[in-house]
Amino acid sequence: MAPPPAPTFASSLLQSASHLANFYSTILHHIATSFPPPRHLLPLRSLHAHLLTSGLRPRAHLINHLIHLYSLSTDLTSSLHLFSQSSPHRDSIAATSLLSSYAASGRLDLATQIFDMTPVFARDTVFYNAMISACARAEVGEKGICVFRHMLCDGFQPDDYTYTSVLSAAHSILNLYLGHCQILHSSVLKCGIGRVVSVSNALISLYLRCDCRASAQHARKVFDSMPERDELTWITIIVGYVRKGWLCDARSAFDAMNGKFDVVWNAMISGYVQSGCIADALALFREMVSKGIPLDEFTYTSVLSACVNGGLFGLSKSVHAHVIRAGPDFSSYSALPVNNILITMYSKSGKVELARKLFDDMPLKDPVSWNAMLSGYVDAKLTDDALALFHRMACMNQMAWMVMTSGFVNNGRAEEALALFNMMRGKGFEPCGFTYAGVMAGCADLGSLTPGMQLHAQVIRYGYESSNSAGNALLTMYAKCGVVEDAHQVFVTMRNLDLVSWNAMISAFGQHGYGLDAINLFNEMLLQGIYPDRITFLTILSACTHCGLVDEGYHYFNYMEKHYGITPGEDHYARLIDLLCRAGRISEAQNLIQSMPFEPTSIIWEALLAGSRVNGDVDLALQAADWLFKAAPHLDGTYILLSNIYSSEGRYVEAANVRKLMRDHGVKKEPGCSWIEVSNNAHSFLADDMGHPEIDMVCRVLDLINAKITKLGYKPNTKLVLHAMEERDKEYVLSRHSERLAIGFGLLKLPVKAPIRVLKNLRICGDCHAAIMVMSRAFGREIIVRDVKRFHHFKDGECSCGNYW
DNA sequence: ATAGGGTTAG
Repeated sequence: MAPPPAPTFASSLLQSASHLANFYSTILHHIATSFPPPRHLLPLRSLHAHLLTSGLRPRAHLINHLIHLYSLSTDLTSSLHLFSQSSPHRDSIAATSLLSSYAASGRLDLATQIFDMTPVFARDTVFYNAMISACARAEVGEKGICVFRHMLCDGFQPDDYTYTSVLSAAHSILNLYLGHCQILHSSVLKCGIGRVVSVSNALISLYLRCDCRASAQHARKVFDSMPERDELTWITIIVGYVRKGWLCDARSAFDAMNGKFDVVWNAMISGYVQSGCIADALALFREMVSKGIPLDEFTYTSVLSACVNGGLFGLSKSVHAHVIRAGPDFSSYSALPVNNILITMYSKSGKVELARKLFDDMPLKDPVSWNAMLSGYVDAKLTDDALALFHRMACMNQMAWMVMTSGFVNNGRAEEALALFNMMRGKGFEPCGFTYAGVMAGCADLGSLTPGMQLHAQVIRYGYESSNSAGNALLTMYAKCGVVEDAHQVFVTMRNLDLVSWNAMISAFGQHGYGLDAINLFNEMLLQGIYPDRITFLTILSACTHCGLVDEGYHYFNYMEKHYGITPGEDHYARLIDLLCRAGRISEAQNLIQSMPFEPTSIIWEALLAGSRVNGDVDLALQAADWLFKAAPHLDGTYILLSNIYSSEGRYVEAANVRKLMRDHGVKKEPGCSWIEVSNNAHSFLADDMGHPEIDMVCRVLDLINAKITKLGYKPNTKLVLHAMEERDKEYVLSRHSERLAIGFGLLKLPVKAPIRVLKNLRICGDCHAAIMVMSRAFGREIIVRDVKRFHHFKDGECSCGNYW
């Protein structure tokens, strides 16, 4: 026998290369088995780096294994990089891993890329299943079903996983109807997998998502025909019933389950919470504890959510103690939702510092944690803290931007909110309907019509027209910017009017002095079968106040309780008192206060005070101020109102004493109060001492105010200033000094809302030229054709605007 | 390597 040939240099090299490759494979296998994800990432990276420097051309299966392991980690970039270089040796396992990792992180676009990059010969059933499930997760059912069809065309045999995913994808089919469900149901039966538990569960879930009542019977039929059920069957049926609002059916199902599966309790508790039945949720939780049923992070999250919704912070603290004692491991991902709701819980109970401590101590955070903390700060009026945290956020999402923009608006920082919104757009984040609603409210605050209209255009372009939150905010924005016609136009074109829309439109009419339109709209609302709420009656009473409709006001005040069982609250009383005082029926107002079923609070006294001042009844105003003082000694407005009455009466020493008292009591003025104070004093000074003041004097005083405000370094708080200015405008308009009024405004450089208010008054006055002048000053070059057209309307043909821009 | 369900931020 010939001896085996001596190894040549080349073959020994080949052999050692093969040894090396085997060596890498072994190490990789070792990493995969001894380091559970995500801890395997570091060793994986060092091995990969070593491999790259070794100069070895790794075999396909080694690359595929690397892709698979990277897919299980957070480093999907490396995985994709390897994957795109691995052609033509791709295997379906690596592709499936990467695809489903992208799906899990919400990137259907990248999952689709992987799908397209994988040739048909490298696919298998599992790969298609993963793609269908990715579509289901991203709620694009049509696409999922399309993939399913391709799978059949390409000759792959679907299995029970396939059908489960297809049924799940069908959830998000647009206008899902019974026919869709039945087609899928029959094809499932044809395949003979109708008895597989997961398929039946998915079918039940699908039927229960259908809008028609008959679909629930089909769901029930599937449920009854099941030879065996698992915990998901019960959860599916309970959740489905809760979603339909059939809480009793959900409970019956829960009782029928007979305590067989512990985790089903969680589904029932969360069903109660979602339906607002906090007491039932807590009762079930107590039963769970007393029966010794094991609690998990889902239980804790639901129960804490119940506590937060019900404002039961004492109880939630003891649940927190329970969590600490027996609860889940805080370093694990599963504990995240518990910690997140704890942040919300502590912020909502006024303990933001505690929430922050919890947040800082959390070893793992997700975007929800950050957003919960941001909302906590924003709700506590700590906008700057929120901003600081926001800038540190690496995982910003559109929710974070929404929290920040609407948070700034709610804290009176609308200009910054608009700036943030623009920044958000610049960074490529797509706003949702709620974000638009928030910034639109900011425009309403500022009275900024032009940005408001730009936002309107965006809302139309991105299809948020049908969003109620955006639509209602849009309506309110137009109303507050003084263009009630446009507000009405939005109202008329909105597809789904809700109670908020009706209330907003009624209020818009009322604010602009169209009391009768408000009342007519209210009647139309009743005719359409919409049930009014306490807000509706507040807006109606306001409308009556603005138009001096005293009898109507009385009527609606009595009507709300008699016909709708809505007991008037102190805010309703305050409106009626305001209405009576402004109509000069002060003794009636006083009697009303006497007859109230509760002790008068500060808003009642404020109403009486404002009403009696308008009527020139100084003694009553002082008396009301005194009562107000007793009711709300902690509010800065109380002191300022009182001192203003004194100064407008020329009783400066007493005014000064009130200020001193304010300082002694440690009450701080809100920045905006200085504005209203200065403005109010100027107003009183002009109106009371001079009767009809000379316009030069007016301008000088306005100048003074401007100088003073600038010196104080305050940004104009539009709402307060406008409130003070409104009365004054009227006076100018009535004294036909419209043109000079325009000049005065030019000097003041107020935010945009002020000129709009003036424009409205000039319109009443019919002075088109002055209006154009105010516009050109106020808007600069921003004047839009639509504005011009609007002002053409009130004096047709009399003005030509060509000279002004 | 893939499926059905319950939790958290507005």
